[in-house]
Amino acid sequence: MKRASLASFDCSIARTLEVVGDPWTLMIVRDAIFGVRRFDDFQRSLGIPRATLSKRLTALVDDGVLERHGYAEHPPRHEYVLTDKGRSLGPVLIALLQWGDAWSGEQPVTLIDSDTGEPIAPVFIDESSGRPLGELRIERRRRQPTAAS
Amino acid sequence: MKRASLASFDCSIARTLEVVGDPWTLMIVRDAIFGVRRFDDFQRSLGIPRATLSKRLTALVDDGVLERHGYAEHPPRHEYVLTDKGRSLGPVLIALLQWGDAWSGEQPVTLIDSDTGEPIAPVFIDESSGRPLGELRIERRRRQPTAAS
DNA sequence: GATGTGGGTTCGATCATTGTACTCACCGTC
DNA sequence: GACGGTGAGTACAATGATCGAACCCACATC
Repeated sequence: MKRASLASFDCSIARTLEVVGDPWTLMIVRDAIFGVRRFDDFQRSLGIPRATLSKRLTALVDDGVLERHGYAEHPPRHEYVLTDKGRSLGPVLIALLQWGDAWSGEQPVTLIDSDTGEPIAPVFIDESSGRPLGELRIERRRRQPTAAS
Repeated sequence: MKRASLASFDCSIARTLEVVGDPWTLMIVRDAIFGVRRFDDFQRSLGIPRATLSKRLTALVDDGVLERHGYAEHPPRHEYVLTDKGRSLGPVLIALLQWGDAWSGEQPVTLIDSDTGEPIAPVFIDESSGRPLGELRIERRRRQPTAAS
């Protein structure tokens, strides 16, 4: 009983969830984006069991979200840094953060522009028309059934 | 060992993952956004075990993401429809979809504007400055430590 | 009266996660 | 040079969670 059989869906959402659908995985990526790199720092920050962390980190490395860099030879030490692929999960985290802010009843977390110090309010817009997605009715178009399968 | 103890984090991302961090949950929300409402339709669409689906649906109802509406009395039948809270998970799904499109190597799914038929390219921008988030360096500011803990 | 359908529940088997404890190699330090 | 600390894991048993398959019930239909 493998956990989720999402891999077989012809769906980008499913493919993404196959990688980051785990409860801990996005928390690890969150920490990585905020600068955490070392095993024990992840462990302390999240309170995740070490065995689970170990599994998740290797899975993330396998999936190309993190890269393992050695920074010491003889007691082999490494740190886990985000790849471009990993960094591009930023929008996912922002979307999650905004939903949590909107519905949790807790005080929202403010994102600020490091350069100006101004708060940031991220919105999804359609790049071509400039209109916020909330105003649009959206459908998805299956990819062209060009050929077999 | 309860699965994840994310609830204790003072973090909107963690709070959101507590609700939708499960591998199946976002797939159910995805289906719901695409119009699925009935138990068996979810089941067939996802291939999820019925017991798991049952648990997820009641959890989503408890969390206010779905509402259960009865549409027949005597054999009690209901359907699950998204609340506003549920519909506002749209950006999360779009972010996941875009990441999957960008990195899966598969043909991307095109989103189209139902009114114009034009493809949509969603981007996150900062609402006040209008600049795409990719151009900004972002920090989070903890909420004010106004009072105790 | 047999079969189908919608919306589940029950079952045993397997899998994953958890907490705790342990390893191994080094480093500082008394 | 023995003693403890740190970093990065493994090993372990116990406890959940998830799995596939089967079952249930009340109707509807053939």
